[in-house]
Amino acid sequence: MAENKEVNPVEEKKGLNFIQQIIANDLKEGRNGGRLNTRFPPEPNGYLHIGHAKAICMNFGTAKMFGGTCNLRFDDTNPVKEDVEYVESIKEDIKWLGFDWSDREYYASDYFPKLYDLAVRLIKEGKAYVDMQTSEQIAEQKGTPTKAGVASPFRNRPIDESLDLFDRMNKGEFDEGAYVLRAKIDMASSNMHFRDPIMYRIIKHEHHRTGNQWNVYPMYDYAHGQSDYFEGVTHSICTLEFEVHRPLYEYFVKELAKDDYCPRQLEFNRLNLTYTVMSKRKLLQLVKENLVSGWDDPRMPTICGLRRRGYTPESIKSFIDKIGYTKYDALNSVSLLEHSIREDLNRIAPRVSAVINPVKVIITNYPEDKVEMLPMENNPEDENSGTHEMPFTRELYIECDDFKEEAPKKFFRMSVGNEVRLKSGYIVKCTGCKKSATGDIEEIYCEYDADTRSGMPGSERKVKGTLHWVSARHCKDVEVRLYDRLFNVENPAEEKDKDFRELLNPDSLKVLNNVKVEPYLAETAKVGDHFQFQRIGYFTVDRDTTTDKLVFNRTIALKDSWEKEKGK
RNA sequence: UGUCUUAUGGUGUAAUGGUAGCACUGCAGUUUUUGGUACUGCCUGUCUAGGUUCGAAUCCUGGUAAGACAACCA
Repeated sequence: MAENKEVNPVEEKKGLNFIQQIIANDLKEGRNGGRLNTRFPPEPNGYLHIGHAKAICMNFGTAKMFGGTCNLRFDDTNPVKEDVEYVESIKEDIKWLGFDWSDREYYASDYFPKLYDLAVRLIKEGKAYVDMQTSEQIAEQKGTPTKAGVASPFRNRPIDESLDLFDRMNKGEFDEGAYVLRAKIDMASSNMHFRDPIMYRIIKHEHHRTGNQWNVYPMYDYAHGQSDYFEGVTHSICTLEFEVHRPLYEYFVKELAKDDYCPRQLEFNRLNLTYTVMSKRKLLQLVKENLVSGWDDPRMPTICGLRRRGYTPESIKSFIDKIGYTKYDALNSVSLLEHSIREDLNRIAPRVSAVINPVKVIITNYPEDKVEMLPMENNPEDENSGTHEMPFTRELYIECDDFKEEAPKKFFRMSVGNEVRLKSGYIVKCTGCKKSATGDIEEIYCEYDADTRSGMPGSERKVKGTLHWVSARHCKDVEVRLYDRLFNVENPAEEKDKDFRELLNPDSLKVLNNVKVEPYLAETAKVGDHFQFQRIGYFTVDRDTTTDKLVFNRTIALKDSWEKEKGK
C-alpha cells in the first residue's frame, strides 16, 4: 500500500506547529523514503465531535500541507460498541468539513487475518501466551503504578499449548472471558502497559463488517501500530493520552518494521472547551436519555449538531487554526469558537428583518393603502450581494425592546418625542403610545418625515438610532429556536463529584412560534441557508422532522453592548 | 508513593540561545442608515530557586503545580 510519493520540501519552519516541524525534519532526513502518510482512525462507536475536527485538521491538513496522503481508517476492533450507522455519519462529517480521503478508506477489521498470523508467530517465538484467569485476577496481578505486578501462573505455558488454545479460542470453543492472549513483556515495568498487555480477547458478537467470522478480536495496543504498518502510515498522530502507549506501540511495530520503514507515533493535546462536554460516553448518554433530540441536536458539540446549528466548515477550521496544537492540557474558551462563526457569518450571511418580540407601530401621517417597496442591502460586507425589496406600510412591527416611553440615559432607540430611523426607510418621530390597563404597550404612534427616505437627499440627516421593522400587513410568522449553551458550568469535566446531567442548562432551548419576518425571507429560505436577523443574531434554516416545517435555528447572537449595559 | 508529559498576560498560542509577538476576552475611542461590522488605543505574561553562558522563555539541576497511566475500551 505504501507508494513512493513526492512530498513538498518545507524549508521554512514558520507557521508550522511542533508536530509539523518534526515531520518536516523527518522528511528532510529522508525517513521512510521521504514519504508522508498520516491517518485519521475513528472507532465507529459514535458521532464525530469538534474534538475530532481538531484531529481531522491535523491529520488531513498536515498531509495536504506537505503533499502527502491521509488514510481514513475505521478502528473497528470491538464489535460490541460499533455500528455502520456511525461509519456513514463519520464519512459524511469528514466530507462536510472539506477533507477527502479519496480511495484511502480502510478498516482495522480488514487486517484481522494478518494480525492473527502475527499473533501466532509471536506465540511461537515465546512472546505471547494464553492466560485463563478472570479479568479480576489479571487486574490484581497487574499491580499499581507504584507497585510491581506479579506473573500469571500461565505465563510459562508451553508454546504448543498456547497455540492450541488460541486456535480453539477463535473457533468459538470457549465462552467470552475464559481465555485471553497476552504479550509476555515485563510484569515489573514502570509502564503499566508493559505488564503483559492483553492482545486478544474472546467476543461473540456480530461484527458490522466481518459478521461472525471471528471469535477473537485484537486489542487497540496490538492492532493500532500494526494497522499503521500495513497501510504504510509514516506518522501516526494522536492525542496526548496515548503518550504512555507509545513504547508499546513501538514494541509491537518493531516486530514488523524494516530499516527503511517504521511508522512513528506523535501526540498533541486534545480539545477541551468551556461549557462543553466532549466525552463520547456522555454524549451518547444525552442522546439515549432524550436529554437532547439526537446526535445532531443543535446544542451538541458534534459535527452534525454544529452543522444544524449553523456553524460552517470554514468557521470550525478557522477555530482549530486559532487554538493550535501543543502538549499543554489546555481549556479553550468557547467564545473563541463563537468569534469564529460570527466572523464567517458576518462575511457571508444576507441581512434580513425579523421581529422576535413584536409591538405595533402606526405611522399616523402615512397613507393607509400605500405600499412602498424599499430596497435593502443584502450584505454591506459584500459589494456584489445586491439588494432585495421590503414593503413599507402605515402599520409596522418593531421590537418591544426598541421602545421605551421615556428614554433612559444612553438609550438611542424609540421613545416619545424622539426621532429614529427605520432601517432602509424613513426617519420617524414618536408622538405617543397606547397602553393597556396593566401598563403594557399596545400601540406606538409615529409621524414620518417624507423627505428622509433612504437614498434621498434628505436622508443625510443623522439620528442616533436605527431600528429594524417589518410591515404588519406583509410579514409572515415563523418558528425560531434560540439555543444557549447546554451546560452552565465553565468546565463540566472538572465537576467529578456531580452527575453531569445536573449541570445541564435548563434554558438551553427556547422556542418562539410567532416571529414576524419580512416576506423575502419566508419566500427564499432553504434548509442550510444562513441569515443575519438585523440587530438580533445569525440564524440558519432547518426543517422540523415531525412537522416538516421550516424553522430558524439561532446559531449565535450578535454582540450587543446595550444588552451588557442593561445588565450592569 | 512510581513512570511519562507539561508550565509564557484572564484564555489560547508564537518566539528553535540574541528586541517576549499574535489572536480571543475585557476596557476606552473613531467610523457607521444595525449599539453589529471595520479600525485605533489601553490593560495584563515567561511557575519558583539555583546553575551554564557575553547573553536564557529557550539548555542543566532541585522544588512547586497540573495532566496521563492500574478496561478482556479506543
